[in-house]
Amino acid sequence: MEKYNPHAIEPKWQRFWKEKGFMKAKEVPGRKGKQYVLVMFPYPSGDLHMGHLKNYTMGDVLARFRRVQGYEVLHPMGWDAFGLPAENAALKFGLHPRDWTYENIRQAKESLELMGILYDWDREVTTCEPDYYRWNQWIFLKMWEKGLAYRAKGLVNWCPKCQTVLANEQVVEGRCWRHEDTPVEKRELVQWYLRITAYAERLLEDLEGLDWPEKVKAMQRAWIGRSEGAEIEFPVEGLNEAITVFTTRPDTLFGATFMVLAPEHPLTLRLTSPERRAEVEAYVEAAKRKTEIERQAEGREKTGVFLGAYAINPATGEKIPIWTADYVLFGYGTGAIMGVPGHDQRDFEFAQKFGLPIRKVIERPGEPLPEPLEAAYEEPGIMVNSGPFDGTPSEEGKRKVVAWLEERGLGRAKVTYRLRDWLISRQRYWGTPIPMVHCEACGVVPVPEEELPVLLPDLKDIEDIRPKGKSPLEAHPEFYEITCPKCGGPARRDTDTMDTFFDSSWYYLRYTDPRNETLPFDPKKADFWMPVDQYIGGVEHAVLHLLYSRFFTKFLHDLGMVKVEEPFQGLFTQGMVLAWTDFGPVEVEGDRVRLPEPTRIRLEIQERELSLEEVRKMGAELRPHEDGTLHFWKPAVMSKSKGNGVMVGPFVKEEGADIARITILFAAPPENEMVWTEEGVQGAWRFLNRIWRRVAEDKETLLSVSGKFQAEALEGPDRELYRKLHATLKKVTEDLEALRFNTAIAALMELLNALYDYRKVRPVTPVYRTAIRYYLQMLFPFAPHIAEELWHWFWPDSLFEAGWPELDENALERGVVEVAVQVNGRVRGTIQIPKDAPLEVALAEALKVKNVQAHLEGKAIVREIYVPGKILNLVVRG
RNA sequence: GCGAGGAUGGCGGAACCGGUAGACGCGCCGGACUUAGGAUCCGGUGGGGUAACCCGUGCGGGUUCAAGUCCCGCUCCUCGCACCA
Repeated sequence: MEKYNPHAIEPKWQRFWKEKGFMKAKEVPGRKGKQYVLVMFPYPSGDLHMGHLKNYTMGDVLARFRRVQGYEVLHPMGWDAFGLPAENAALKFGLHPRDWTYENIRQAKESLELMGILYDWDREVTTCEPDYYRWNQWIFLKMWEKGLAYRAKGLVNWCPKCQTVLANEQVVEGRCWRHEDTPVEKRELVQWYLRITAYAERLLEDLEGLDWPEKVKAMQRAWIGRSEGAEIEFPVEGLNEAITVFTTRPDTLFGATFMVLAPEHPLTLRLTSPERRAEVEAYVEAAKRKTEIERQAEGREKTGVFLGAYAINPATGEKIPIWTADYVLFGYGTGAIMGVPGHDQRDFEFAQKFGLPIRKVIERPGEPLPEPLEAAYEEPGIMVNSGPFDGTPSEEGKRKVVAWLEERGLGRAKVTYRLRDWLISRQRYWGTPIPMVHCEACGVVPVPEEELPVLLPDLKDIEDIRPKGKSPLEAHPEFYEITCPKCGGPARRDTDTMDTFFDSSWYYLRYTDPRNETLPFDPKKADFWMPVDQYIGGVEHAVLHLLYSRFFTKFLHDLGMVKVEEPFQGLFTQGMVLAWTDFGPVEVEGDRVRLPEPTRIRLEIQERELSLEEVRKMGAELRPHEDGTLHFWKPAVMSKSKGNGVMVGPFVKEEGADIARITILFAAPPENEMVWTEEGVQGAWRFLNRIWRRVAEDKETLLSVSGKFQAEALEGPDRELYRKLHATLKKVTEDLEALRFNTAIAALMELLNALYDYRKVRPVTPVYRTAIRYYLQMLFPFAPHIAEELWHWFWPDSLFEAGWPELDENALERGVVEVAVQVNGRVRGTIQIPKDAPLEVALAEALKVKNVQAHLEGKAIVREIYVPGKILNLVVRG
């Protein structure tokens, strides 16, 4: 008997599939329509490990499944090739970013092919190619035309490590998303923005219809941060000027006893009285210098200074002091608030600290609030001390106060969003040049469409690429010195490049028509494929890439380029791949585990000492090292820096692609983390080897037996095998539709066990031959090489052409079923009865069971609950 | 603090609409066969008990003939957000 040898078969079938072009996508619907299966494209990094491959394996399984099911499938791949990784590598290795990028692409492609992952490579997209990025520039110009791209001066986030500005979405807890240890600085700069806020409402509303994880939708909702309230004008005393505030509680207007401006607010310094100037200026300066981190570190203790100016509460006519304080954020609402200490805890703390009056204007129903108030009362209630509104329920009061303000021209209903416009300028080399020209005479002028692309100059000297705090292109007059497209006078190109998230915001549309030279894509082709039916990727893009892409799709929809308004109908966020990792030596004394400094630092924990129990609870182990000491081992995310990645090339050469695929898919549900282990690999090997042996042992007889039989005529083990076969088919089909790969494989393992059991009692029969046939069809998406190999022993053509077996619902019916018999809700035995046997039959059978008899003895049955095919519960008394 | 999700054997994890908890795999225990292979095959494996039986899905209540599943109240864990007016 031939032995299972992955190396002997895998390259063969990989070549075969490639030659046949099974995954080439055409704009012609299949029998069941189309499916667009997409995995987030990677930035090109060199040698790939299994952590990188989980995504693509899942996508490949789904794409193959949809293909054999009868869909026309688009399963493309490309490279998010612009951006910092390439630049940083260039600076580190002295390579040109382009060379580094293309070498990595070559290596990554090789790894993907080794794993048997198939794409329509004719549609490969590489974002650093002019063919691609010229359409970035085209889209940018369209946005400019529509007023959605604009240049503005503002306080921006600057990463000193990246030497560039960042978008709000790229700042995590005040730090650069790429440099967790680097607080971002604030700088006042003129930059390019995209008006994503114009789409805030649609971005929020349309989340509703998406088949996305609730977690991701919640994150987007929170990021957009819709808030309903009112804008209210507070006239400044003695000046023809008003401060506009945003509030969600107009019902508390009568309780506004002071105002607070953000330190950055333009009115802050203007309103300051001469005698207060020094103090206020010092406060504003200090606030500007502080990073978000420093502000956080100082806790929530309120600080602020009085401007020496007053405003008029439009409701009460009272004179109220104006302060500045850094608890009011310039970036939200209007950057100014009315202080209502009675009903906002932050204002309460501020008022208490600075001795400002606290007034109750909402009364708690039922139990009146203590006076003076001990804390702000933020719940709804009844308006008091509010003139004409006294007695009004606060919710109703919100509307009434707004109406009252609107009549007098003092305010209006207003919806505010937390979402900010997207800052897309970057002061880096490796990106898309912004297609704009600055002319002394004409101002900002767009590059005419027909002159696109604005090519990124090929800087040969690595030193020219190095970030310098301004765009490297600013040192290259041959790039920026041009004539104005409008007046022909001397002008200067914009030297900034685009955020790489611009590139990835529409690449899925380019896949639908990747070689188009007149448009980013043909709307007809995009409409054929869009939306992406299943998008697979990491949750780290929940608000970055996924929000930007939704914005782009809506914009392109409005432009008439594509019918859909949402790009990704289904989203799946996969869990990471971990591996057992050596974190270094420890010293054990009794129950105490001491962590030497290097070990502690690698683990990123505070404690210098742990108990054995704590080590266990962390999911960690102490393992003997070769030098006789004990080392601290724990599963950790595979990464180059930890050196714990199982590399694709060596693994496939040693073990095989199908084994890798099964290991990844079976170890855990795909949304969970999985730990890659040697035992898991062993299990995958055993499973595939058992399949191989089952088929190989029967090879000769399978070749001589026909697969024809009458399903209705089957009996005994034949009938049972037939039932199990179709039950498995149903399960595997449903699980694949829902991306439950682990349970689908478990079902295939069960069926395999059933095939072994069957052959112990029966020869090779037509129903068995059919079971083998279906088995290989079902195995194909998961372990395609072994499936294709075994298939070809008996059938010509490819499993790609064999389709997906058809379910026989009748096969699922069991004639006789096992029913559990309970007495007072506890299982006391089981009976074998016809599926739809009446209660009398079930009861008669149940009474024959000894153990049931024992539990009925001396007692009276007061009730029988019978669910045919499931359970018989006898309720007894006595 | 707010939001989302979770807690089931030694481990990863199953369990449709409330109906035999622990599928499948790993690990472990015992055995067979040894053409020593990455072996393979057979049996066992939630806990306690000689057994009958009892207990068991984070904790405490409840609904129900019947609860991992539904309801109420907690604890803990993971993730996200967090002075957002």
